[in-house]
Amino acid sequence: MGNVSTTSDDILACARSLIVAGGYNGFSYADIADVVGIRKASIHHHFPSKVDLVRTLVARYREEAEAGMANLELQVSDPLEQLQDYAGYWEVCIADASAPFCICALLASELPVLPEEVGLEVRAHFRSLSAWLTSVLERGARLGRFQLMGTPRAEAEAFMATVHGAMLSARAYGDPKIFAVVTRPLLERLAPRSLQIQS
Amino acid sequence: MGNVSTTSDDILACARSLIVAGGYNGFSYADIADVVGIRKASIHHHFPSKVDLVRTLVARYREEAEAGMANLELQVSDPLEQLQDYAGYWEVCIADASAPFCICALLASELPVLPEEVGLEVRAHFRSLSAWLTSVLERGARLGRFQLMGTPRAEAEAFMATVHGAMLSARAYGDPKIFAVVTRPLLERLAPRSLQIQS
DNA sequence: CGCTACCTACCTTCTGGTAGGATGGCAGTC
DNA sequence: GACTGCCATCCTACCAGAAGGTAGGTAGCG
Repeated sequence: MGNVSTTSDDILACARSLIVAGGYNGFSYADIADVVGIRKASIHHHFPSKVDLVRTLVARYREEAEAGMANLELQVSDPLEQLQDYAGYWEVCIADASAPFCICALLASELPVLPEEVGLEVRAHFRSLSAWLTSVLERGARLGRFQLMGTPRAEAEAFMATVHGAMLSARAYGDPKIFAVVTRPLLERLAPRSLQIQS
Repeated sequence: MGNVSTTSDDILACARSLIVAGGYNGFSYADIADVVGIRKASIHHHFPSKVDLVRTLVARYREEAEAGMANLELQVSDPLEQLQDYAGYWEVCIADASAPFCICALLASELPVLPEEVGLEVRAHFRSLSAWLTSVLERGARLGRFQLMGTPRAEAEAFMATVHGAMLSARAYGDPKIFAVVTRPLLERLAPRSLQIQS
């Protein structure tokens, strides 16, 4: 299982953290070269253009997200717990500053100036995340686990929007705790109190 | 009252729409020069540096926002209506694509790479908006107009985050309607149904 | 006269990207 | 095992254009 971190992986990881910090136009090949300890031109060997790099990066991010959702479907049966785990994942990422922002959420804010190929990947993530949340909420409602005020789809969009907004607020305030302040009540509201299980 | 649009105002207006589209690093003096019909160097006469330009821009934006909140305090007595008007303002901006994003929300996403002076203005907007929303929710709760599940502060943060996230989703889906889909139920949930007034 | 607004011309640094060469490992084959 | 060709990786050196910004000048106006 030796995953010995290839250069190309290093480049992707570095680019990811740079994008999390400042978006598509917030970093350059020179920045990556400095961090990875390689020459600028060598990056072009792995990723001919910046668009190639970022498209690959977002595609991989999407795969990971997709895998994460699939994993929650397999490992966790309770819909409320699935949402708690999803929110909890980000809570940790933000708290330890390891990846304090969803790169697709960040890139979406720059969508109008994004290369089209990158934009397509970003939009696809929104659709896929929304679809999963919708299915979780729909199942939770069917099981009587959730008390929805609108359609599962509408609640899913609201949930996603609130999580993204909470990331933004945590960044604006420079305070990771604000993420939980916003998302915790979101989960509490979905499930009737009598059915709550503290994890 | 003849506000005959000075060049400096044109520059600010142009920069604003460029920032709305792509953030701080998403535009250049050359872009502004093209649109305003002026030479690059002439922009430096009005705003010596890019930081000056954007700081001024955000400061003015904050003044407008502050004025908008003050106006809602004067013109609208009902707390629910105040929030409806606030959300409705953005609903229109997004629908007609005149300014489909709050520049402070957008800039906040790039905070780590923003010049410090700009970052300070952006953070200040978050604090001021949050404070106003808190006061509205607090008053609404006192008047029995709102049924809050958490503290006014926590509900205010959740409200703000959801509005920001809804802007992001509207952009990601390329569909203005999603903003209302997310924010309308947000308002409906705050006020007990018996007290709702359809505007 | 002095000031504002704008200009042309220029500078430096950074940008993404290219050309072409050195190194080194790995297959094939004699 | 030695020789050979090939390919992946990384390099130096370079490029054109865009970035933000400066120097210095001109036109108009109170």
